[in-house]
Formats: sequence, structure tokens, C-alpha cells
Amino acid sequence: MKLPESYYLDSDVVKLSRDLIGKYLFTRIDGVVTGGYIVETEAYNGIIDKASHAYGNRLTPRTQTMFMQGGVAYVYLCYGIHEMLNIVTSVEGQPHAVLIRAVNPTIGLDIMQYRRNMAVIKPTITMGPGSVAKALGVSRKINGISLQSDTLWIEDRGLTFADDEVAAVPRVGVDYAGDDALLPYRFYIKGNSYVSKPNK
DNA sequence: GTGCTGATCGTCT
DNA sequence: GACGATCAGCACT
Repeated sequence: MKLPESYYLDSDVVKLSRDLIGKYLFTRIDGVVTGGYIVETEAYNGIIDKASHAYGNRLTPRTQTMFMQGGVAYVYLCYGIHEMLNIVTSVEGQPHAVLIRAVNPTIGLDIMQYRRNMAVIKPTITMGPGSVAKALGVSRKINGISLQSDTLWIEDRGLTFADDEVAAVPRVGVDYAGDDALLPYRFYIKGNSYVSKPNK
């Protein structure tokens, strides 16, 4: 059921970002399982991608997780408030990552609701990368954790989407990246209500 | 529905 | 010392 280590070693992070659409992502934090299937991702394509933290082979205490062998989580803090969950891919020394931007929740809705401090469950519960991390209980404490662990993993349950059901568009919030901001590295399931806002 | 803005701090210059 | 791979709340249409 769990995607094997080898799945994450592919050197084509854009292809993997597309392929992760429809895969099931789970966490087991404090003994409770929450998760659902991935409906939105973004690819960050190594040292040549101006939008990536690892652009220009920038190796710092923060980014070193991205340089690990594929199949681990890269979690960091953004805007001082939000934690973001990425899946590191490719071989060691090749800093590729897939940002998980939205999930269609299937298990642990009550736990997610509690973590998000919501009075009523709405699609915003796992819409956007900061929300996904918070709903699934992901924090920087699990930065670098293996996807073969029992804390965080991804399963293939045979759910697939045809190419005409998946949009490929420019990434969100990366205007500073110049030409690379235009690359169609964001993937999402058309019409899915959990996909985050810039939805055209 | 759309649009503006405050929150809040780790990270790199 | 500036700013970000964002979100929620509130004003307004």
C-alpha cells in the first residue's frame, strides 16, 4: 500500500507532482490518523528553479533537508505563522521537492476540525499549504522524517485522474522568481472544492 | 462574491 | 533589518 522508497527517487519532479494527484496522504500524530487524497501540488525543480529555496545550490541549515535522498518530508515556516509540507524527491544532493497545497480529507475529519479550531467543517479545512499542515498535525518537528515511517506516509489506492481532469498552471506566490514564475508547475483537480483559491 | 490587510518570526543578507 | 512557496477576517459590491 505505502508508496515504496523507489517511487520518490525519480529525477523528474514535475512528473511526480502530477502523479501525486489522487494519491492518499496520511499522518499519525499522537496516535491519531488523519489524511485524504492529494488534490493540488506544486513542483520545485532543484537548483535551476528561482522559486525554490535551493536555487543556485543554496545549502543552509534550513534547506539541507531538500538535499536528502527522496522520500522524506521537508517542513518549514512561512510568514512566521504557517508551516508547509513538502515531499523531497530524486537522489541525494538533488534538491527537488513537491509542495502539498491541498488535500481532499477522508479520515479524521473531527481531529482536523479540532486542530484547525473550526466551529463547522468547510472545504477550507485542508485548502492551501498552511491549512493542510495544520489539519494533518504536521510541524517542523517532523522535518526530514521518512515517508516509510508510521508518522507520515503516502498510499496508492488506485484513484486516478485523466489528463483532462488535471490542470497545469503557474505556481502561486512566486512572482519574485522571474521567468520561472511562469512555469506550469502547479497541478490540481479541476472542479475539486478543496483546491485553493487561485483556481483558474 | 472580490479585495485589502494584519499577524508574526525564522532565515538569510 | 527585510521579507516570505500564507491565511482569516472584515469591508465592500
